[in-house]
Amino acid sequence: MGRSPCCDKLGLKKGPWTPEEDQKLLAYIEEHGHGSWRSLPEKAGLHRCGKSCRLRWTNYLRPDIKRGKFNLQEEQTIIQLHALLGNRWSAIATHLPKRTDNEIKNYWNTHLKKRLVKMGIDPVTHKPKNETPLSSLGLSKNAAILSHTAQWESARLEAEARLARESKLLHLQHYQTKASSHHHHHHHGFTHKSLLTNWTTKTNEEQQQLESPTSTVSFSEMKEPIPTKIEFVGSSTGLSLLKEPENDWINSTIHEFEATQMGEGIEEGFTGLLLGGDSIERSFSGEKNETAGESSGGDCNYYEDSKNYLDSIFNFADPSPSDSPPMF
DNA sequence: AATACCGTCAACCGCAAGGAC
DNA sequence: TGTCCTTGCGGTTGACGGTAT
Repeated sequence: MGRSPCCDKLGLKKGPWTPEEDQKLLAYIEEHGHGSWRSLPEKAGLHRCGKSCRLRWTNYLRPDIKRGKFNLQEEQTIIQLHALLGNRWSAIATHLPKRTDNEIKNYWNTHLKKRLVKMGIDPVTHKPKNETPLSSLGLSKNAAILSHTAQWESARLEAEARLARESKLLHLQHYQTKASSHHHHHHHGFTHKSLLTNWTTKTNEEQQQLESPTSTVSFSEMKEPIPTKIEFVGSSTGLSLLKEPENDWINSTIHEFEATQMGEGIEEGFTGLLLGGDSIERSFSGEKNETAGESSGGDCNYYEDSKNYLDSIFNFADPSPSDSPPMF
């Protein structure tokens, strides 16, 4: 496993990018695509290393990036995905397609983590630091449900991340072929979100054959692996990539999706649930007006906030009445 | 007004995965 | 099969601006 030679010795520039450098990089990529990042700087006339160029492009210059303040839905999505995935920012970023992993990571570290701590919630485990007051709410049962669901969600998110990467690849190919001067980042005709919806549907149908996956998912409270027919490749950091048969299945799902033309705009399923549920809208009720200050309600609201936060998580994990079909 | 402190975020660093040869 | 190279990822740093003292 070799490592790229450090660009230091070449006397390449480091630090903040100038508008001129941005312009050079943008112009080059618009014209040629990025190709090999290593060779790009020289071709583009930049005294930077390829790594720096790639970072500048992916985190700042890319045209499909939404910048600025995160809205409430985005915050909730990040928190809930973090509860499931931990610090796997790139996977989380696939659910916020216009946000970069770097931006999400920064926002978590500077805003959300602190907010959770303030509410008395451990930002690592996403559990109340003092379980006693909340245990009376019957959360232990829900926590088990959450753990169980987390395994499924993690598996699905893995695949979604893969699909998103494929989508990005298609996007890059678009640049490289430079078919036209205008583009749309969903030009390939479907979104990974809607694709995932299809998967969710499929998973419902097949759940009787496929038990919950065994994984070393990084969800912190996962203690007892559940026997399964689906195999995952283990990794030290948690759940890793699906083995090939599963990829085949995903690919067939893609084809099926294309064939049936389920169409864009279907935003139900997991993502829709994250963004749409009333229970989720209720969460963080103490922060409806964010500019009013994070602790405007004072300490007495912490408990209520914690409860709302947990409600949103658990409703997300198990939104259906007991006699309804399982979510996955 | 000066400066110490704090929060934010762009950018860097080092590691690991995976492909090419 | 082993090595090299490229890319992606997550953790960390440091510059900068705002606020408190």
